[in-house]
Amino acid sequence: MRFLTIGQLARAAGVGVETVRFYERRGLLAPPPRSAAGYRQYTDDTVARLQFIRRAKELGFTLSEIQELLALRERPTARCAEVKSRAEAKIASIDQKIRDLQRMKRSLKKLADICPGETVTEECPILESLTQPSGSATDRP
Amino acid sequence: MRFLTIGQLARAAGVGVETVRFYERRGLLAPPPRSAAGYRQYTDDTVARLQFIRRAKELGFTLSEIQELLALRERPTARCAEVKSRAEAKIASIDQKIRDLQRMKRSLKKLADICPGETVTEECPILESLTQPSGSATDRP
DNA sequence: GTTGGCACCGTACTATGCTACAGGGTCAAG
DNA sequence: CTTGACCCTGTAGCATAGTACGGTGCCAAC
Repeated sequence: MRFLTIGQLARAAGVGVETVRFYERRGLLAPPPRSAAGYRQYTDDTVARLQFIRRAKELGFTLSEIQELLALRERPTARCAEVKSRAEAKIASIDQKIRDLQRMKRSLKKLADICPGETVTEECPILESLTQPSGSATDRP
Repeated sequence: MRFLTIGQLARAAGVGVETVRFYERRGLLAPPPRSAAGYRQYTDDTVARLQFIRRAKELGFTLSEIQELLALRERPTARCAEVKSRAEAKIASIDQKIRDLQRMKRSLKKLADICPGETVTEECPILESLTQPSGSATDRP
């Protein structure tokens, strides 16, 4: 079994060296064995683990959540339903974020649509709406 | 003209005292005049300004962007089109965020749908997909 | 005249996920 | 045997938007 240095590991996984050390501090990666000189010695397992982290991050999981997923993966008796329910919780929280953003977008769009963009800021309907108590074009349907 | 203390201002605007001082440090609020004892003396203008900030935040503007909007509001000769284009840029960036979240959601949903939730984590399709090189159920349509 | 509630300042801390040093040691090539 | 690329540690900084704290001063009411 050949070992990888931290730099080789990082390149293989497509992350930065500092990121690897950061993940170790955060507990996402176990402290690897060290060479006589104190160099970290990684195996290919860690490349896979880093890729797992990268992909889970792309799906919107936070590092803490990924840590939980990794822990579940390491307990082979853990129920898959646990993983599924985490995925579903994440879907729900993504849905909530989407709804929040859509609400913001609708409000902003209303403001942008009523603004002719041709006057000075003193009469700009967008600024007026932000200035007035509880936005005429924003909150009320 | 009666003055408001920082606490009265904060209550009137629905924010915390520390937030008001933070906004002053950040440059969103001008340093107000002080009493003999060094107490900040605010007027109702600042209540309105804080409410402007609050509403703009609800629309998704960052404090830096709000600072720019406030500056535009204070230059009465500034073109309203400036404000409108900032609103439209914000709409575009919200749209981008929504698209990113929808992509995440689709990928997650695919994984959750193929996972029966009845096996142990060793065979969990979600974990497998995160483990495998470039997710079978995630990236490819 | 003392007590409670505010106000002041500066700094540090929260969470998130890195990124960037400084000041060393190690290793392989030339 | 020196050069350069890499590795080590620990600490500090980025951006965002606050929140908390410690120590002190002010003011109004009782």
